[in-house]
Amino acid sequence: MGRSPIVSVKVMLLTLTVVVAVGVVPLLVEGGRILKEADQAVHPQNFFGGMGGLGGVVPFPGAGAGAGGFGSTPGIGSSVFCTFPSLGCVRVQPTNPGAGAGQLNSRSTPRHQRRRVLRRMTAVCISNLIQKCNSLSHIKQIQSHLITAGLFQYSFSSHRTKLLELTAISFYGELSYATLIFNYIEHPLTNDWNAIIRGHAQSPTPQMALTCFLDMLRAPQKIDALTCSFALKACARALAKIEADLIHCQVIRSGFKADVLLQTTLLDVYAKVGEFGDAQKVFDEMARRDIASWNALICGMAQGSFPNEALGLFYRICGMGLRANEITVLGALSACSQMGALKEGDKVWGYIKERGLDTNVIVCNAVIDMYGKCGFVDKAYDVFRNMRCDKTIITWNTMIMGFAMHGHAVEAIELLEEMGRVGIRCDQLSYLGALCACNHAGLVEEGYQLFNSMEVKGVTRNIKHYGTVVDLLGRAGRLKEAYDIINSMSILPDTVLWQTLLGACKTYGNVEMAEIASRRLVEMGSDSCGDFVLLSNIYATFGRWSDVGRVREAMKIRDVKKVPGFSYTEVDGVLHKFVNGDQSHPSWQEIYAKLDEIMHKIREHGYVPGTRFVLHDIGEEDKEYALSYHSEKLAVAFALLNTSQDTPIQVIKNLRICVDCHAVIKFVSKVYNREIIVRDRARFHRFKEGACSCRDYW
DNA sequence: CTAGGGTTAG
Repeated sequence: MGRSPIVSVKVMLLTLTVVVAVGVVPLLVEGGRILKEADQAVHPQNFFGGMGGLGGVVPFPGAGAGAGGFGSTPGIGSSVFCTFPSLGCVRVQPTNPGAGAGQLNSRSTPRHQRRRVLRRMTAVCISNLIQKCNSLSHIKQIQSHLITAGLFQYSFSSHRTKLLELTAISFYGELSYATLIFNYIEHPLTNDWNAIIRGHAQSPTPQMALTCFLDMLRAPQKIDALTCSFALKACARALAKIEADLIHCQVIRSGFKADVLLQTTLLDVYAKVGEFGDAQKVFDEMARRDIASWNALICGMAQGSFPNEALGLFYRICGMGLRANEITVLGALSACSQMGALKEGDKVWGYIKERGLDTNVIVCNAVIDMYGKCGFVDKAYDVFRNMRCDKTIITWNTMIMGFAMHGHAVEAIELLEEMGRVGIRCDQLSYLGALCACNHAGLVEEGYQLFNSMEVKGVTRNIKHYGTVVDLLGRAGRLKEAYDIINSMSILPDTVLWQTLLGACKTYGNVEMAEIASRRLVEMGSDSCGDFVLLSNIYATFGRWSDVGRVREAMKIRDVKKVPGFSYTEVDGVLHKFVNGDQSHPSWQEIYAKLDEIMHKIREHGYVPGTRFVLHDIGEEDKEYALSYHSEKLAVAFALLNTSQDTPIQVIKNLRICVDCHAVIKFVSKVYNREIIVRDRARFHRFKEGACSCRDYW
């Protein structure tokens, strides 16, 4: 650097005085109090603007006051020193207290050595100060000190970086301020870049991290493994596939391929952006894998709707003798919940207890959720009551939600009340759970009251609360009230809300309101098949065929999307998946024959096909399979063929169960004397002796 | 001296 000798000397002198000040001040400031919490910091512009980039020929902030305020230091004379107004309470301890002052005063010590000692002491003191920072004001004060003392640009760059990091990522920091500071650094080091990229990566705008990453590639400073790691995190959050590939290339080019941690991040990112093939490939090519790498793959698969793969990996780990940890079992549990695989879930729970992982709340929460989603609230409740660790709000909410899914409204409300009694503040989700419970149990008045009491209890209602209460009132036929609620909302209604109302309109044959709801949906650009189907169904019920045709035409023009329905059932640990009218199963002919037999048999017991529900609700090509070959019916037929009389049949469906299937399965439970448990998108249906636990209200 | 994997939702 081309610094003139004069400036260097000045800088050195200043450095020295600061060293003296900060190095010896501990004795002075110990036991002091915070004098000022105000923003004492000086805006960087004020320094850099007037300094011509030379750094630090400006007096310290508070230098004069400091000298007077704390007095001079014995043995050092009347040196100027910096006081850090709001850090006055901080205990600053040099690594070797006592020795410092002695060494400084010793005339026998050569000057250069004295300087080194002083510098080290300053560094240690500033490090200590940085560790004690707990507000932006603190950061700003130390930063401005470094700036005014000329230590910012070059000498104390590691401290500068640390401060930048705090500004960019700590909870009290401020990313915009960090960026401002960063822009004043003449030659940012890799770690400065990393701090900024990391800050952006965890901010609400992760794309910015990628912009920074690209800037950095063009800058002289080289990227390191951490840079890639933070940038990859940003990709995961921004769902940026192409950028992830780009960074992957950089990882290879820069020779970081052997870095296990980085490879794990990479694999995690691929899984999170939905590139499971790439995730698997990264995993396969890893030279070394530890438990975290396995976890990333397992959790990625579980969350990316490959639950059976995830569970398979879990068993592979166990077989290999690798020690699964909390996170591994969380992935496995999530897979079990998705598939409703109770037996597997039981095994995982056994494993958890065996390994003592049940002292982790998050694991316990996941177990409660798993038992709930596998159809066994009682077991969930058992786990809930006998936990070996403290419950969190999520534990309570998960349990309430579990009760809700099974239509156990009384239990859910009791739990909500118990929360209040034991001093846990119910949040939005607690109320949502209880509301859902009322909705599923048909407790209209209770649910409505709960909804109305929320404001009083200081819990803000969100779109999902509105959704639930509109559903609740709509199902009860109180369409006008539901409609009024939508209109009086302080937040903007979304498509789901109008869809809910539309569904209720269909149930109660209210054409006028259905048209209002449909119009809103079209305005909002809905292209979901269900909306059109519902309206078309309502017209059909009233025989308004020309309107039906109009809606169908609109569907064609808009190319509406249809979510394919599918159902799972498990036989001997193997999962069998069926879609509507499925003929891909190896024994499909046998299954269809069984289904025909079923339909024939239940007809003798009084079943009447619910033709009015199919009317026109699907496209022409599906018509022949319309009702009889819905995926849940196929799954039930298959299970009847392949399971023994005494085991309950379990079916999991991704959509809501249709009216006809519901009726059919009720008959099957009676005629074949089997218990059948169906989990649909929203809740559980437990069919037994011709009745369903939802009491036909869903 | 700072890196990777994680629980509830109409």
